[in-house]
Amino acid sequence: METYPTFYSSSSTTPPAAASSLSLNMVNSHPHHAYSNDQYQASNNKSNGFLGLMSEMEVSNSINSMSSISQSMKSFGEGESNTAVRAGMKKGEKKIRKPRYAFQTRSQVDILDDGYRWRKYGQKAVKNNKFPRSYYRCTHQGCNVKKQVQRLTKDEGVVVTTYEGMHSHPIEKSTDNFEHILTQMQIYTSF
DNA sequence: CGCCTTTGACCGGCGC
DNA sequence: GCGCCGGTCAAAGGCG
Repeated sequence: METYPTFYSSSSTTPPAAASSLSLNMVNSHPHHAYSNDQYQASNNKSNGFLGLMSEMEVSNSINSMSSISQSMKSFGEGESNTAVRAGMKKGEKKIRKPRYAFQTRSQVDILDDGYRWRKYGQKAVKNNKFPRSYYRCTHQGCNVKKQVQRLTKDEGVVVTTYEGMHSHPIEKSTDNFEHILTQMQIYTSF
């Protein structure tokens, strides 16, 4: 993979390297950074100055599932809601659309290492976008957290990462691959 | 050898 | 019902 030293965060409050490993906490403690349904239905169009994320989403109209996140944000902390979706649920039950949390990052690299181990399980072309979207799943056993990464055609320096679910386990790359992390952090901070 | 990508097929939901 | 679309599966191959 090409590793370029550029890594900016478009968000004002989340520093790059930290954002990765802190994404979980960030979601918890700073709901205004999270993409919740509340926000979605509250602000259809105008609003919250969400870093223009919303408008970007509208531009690439492809994340249509975003619009279907009109369920409860309560299932937020559960992360189990995933399993319900895929596992056999009774026919009476409605599908639970888990909340997703998207944030965009200005980066040359698609692979933003957030400390978890991800296995890619799909890649699809995105309409109105020349770049494909990649689907990843957390490889930790029993952890069904997913994320998808996509780049904007409009501004190919921007990478949108959408997380789905919550990790119910600690970050795997700790002491084991710590050198790896250090290497990457050096890359990210080498400016 | 184990873990990961790649890639086309497949599936379920939705609009027509 | 049909076709499109977003999302997922799984076989095959790559790589350290």
